[in-house]
Amino acid sequence: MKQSVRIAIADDQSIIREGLATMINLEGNCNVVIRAQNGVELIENLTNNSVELILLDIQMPVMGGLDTLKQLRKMAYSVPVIMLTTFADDQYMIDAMKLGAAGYVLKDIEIEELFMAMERVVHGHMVFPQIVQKKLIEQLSQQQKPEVTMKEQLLEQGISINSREEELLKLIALGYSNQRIADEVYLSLGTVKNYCSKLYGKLRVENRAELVSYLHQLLKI
Amino acid sequence: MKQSVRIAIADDQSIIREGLATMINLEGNCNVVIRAQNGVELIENLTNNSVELILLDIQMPVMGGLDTLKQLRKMAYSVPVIMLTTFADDQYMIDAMKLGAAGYVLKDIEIEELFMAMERVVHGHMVFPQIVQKKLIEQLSQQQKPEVTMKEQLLEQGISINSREEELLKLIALGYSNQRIADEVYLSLGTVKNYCSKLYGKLRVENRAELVSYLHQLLKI
DNA sequence: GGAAAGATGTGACTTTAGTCATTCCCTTTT
DNA sequence: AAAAGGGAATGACTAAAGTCACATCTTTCC
Repeated sequence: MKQSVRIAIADDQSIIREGLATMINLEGNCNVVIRAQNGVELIENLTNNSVELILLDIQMPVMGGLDTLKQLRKMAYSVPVIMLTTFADDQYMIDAMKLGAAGYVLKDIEIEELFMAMERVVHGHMVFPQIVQKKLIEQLSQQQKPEVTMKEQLLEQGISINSREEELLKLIALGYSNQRIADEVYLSLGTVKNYCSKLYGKLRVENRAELVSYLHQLLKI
Repeated sequence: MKQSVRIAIADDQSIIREGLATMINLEGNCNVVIRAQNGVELIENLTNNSVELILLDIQMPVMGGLDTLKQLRKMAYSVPVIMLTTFADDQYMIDAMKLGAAGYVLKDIEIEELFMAMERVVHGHMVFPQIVQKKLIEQLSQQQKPEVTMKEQLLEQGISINSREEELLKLIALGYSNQRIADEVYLSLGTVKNYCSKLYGKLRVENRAELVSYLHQLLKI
């Protein structure tokens, strides 16, 4: 690295934290100015010391790396962050990337590799394991949805419905008329009406339109 | 590059397309096997030829680079793609990244830089201009929403409504009854009914519930 | 076996939604 | 000033939604 870079390290394992700090300081053009045991400590210290790079352990008590990162983003703190971890967990990496981490480095790499990653990140690049790119594409192309059933969603609201009611709710949410629903599920018109009445009570709405609106809001469909 | 890499180039400017192809082929361990003038041509050729890397111009007629990229993702085509463009447009870069592009390279760079980017991308890395990281963080932290009015959304569907109709639509979408709407906007019950009828015709729905469903789907509210 | 609970159906009824032709009023246009 | 047009209202009507009490049948449970 060309210039002296002020660095913050947050890791609960003192061997790693102090070992890293020592090596980084010895490297000559770097300077570890903050050593924190967790995210809270890191953020407290950041208010008094400016740094150009943060090394952030993911597994920490009190406030983990991802939560810390999220907090930093909320504070509109734009210093690049390299996540440090023992585990090459895909989802961690992707979450870190989505939270705007600049890099993701495994703890078992050679110190020279870490220095290279740090140098690249300080210069504005991103350094992620190759696997992340592939996983990210998968996630983006799948546009994965949580896939929660209407029944489960309503249960979260303290409303329990049986499968027949769920079936009818789906059709009501589509804007179907009672007659059309009756034809669709082979029930009599009267029965469909009865179910509607019961559902209005359960879901605490006054009429069909309100129910449709409520369902769409709840289910984001 | 260590091994021979099969490459596809899509660019409507023949000077760039053929020039790049020639230089890449001369480089020794690369082989341009597809040369396309646009996205459609590229995708057609990909079905017959497998490649390990795609160079994709953003500005192309018939099917632009981003649309092509989107299409490739839909086809679950996972070959890394480097976007080529004359312009360092932030939004283009971010869109490209979100669509899973592996790299984004400006056309005015030195050929050696392109080769370096290609090598990194083939090995699974991402190569984006530094600015992207920052912009991406901004976008993720803002969670910016487009903020489009109902009127505009409907206009995109070829449906034009006046402000009174928009006002009523909003209330209908909330599940309000005609009487409640009438009270809310100081119109007579009959007038509200008349508006409803007119709107059902305009929005091509049969009844109130269907309208509510349609509006929620369209507006994602 | 018999009670209880749940699913479905019926009929009669009230309320709301939806349609349509027509009128009134106000503003803009010619 | 007359015509044209849009917004709002009215009344009369039909269709659909919604309520409710009650009946029927099956399954479940003690």
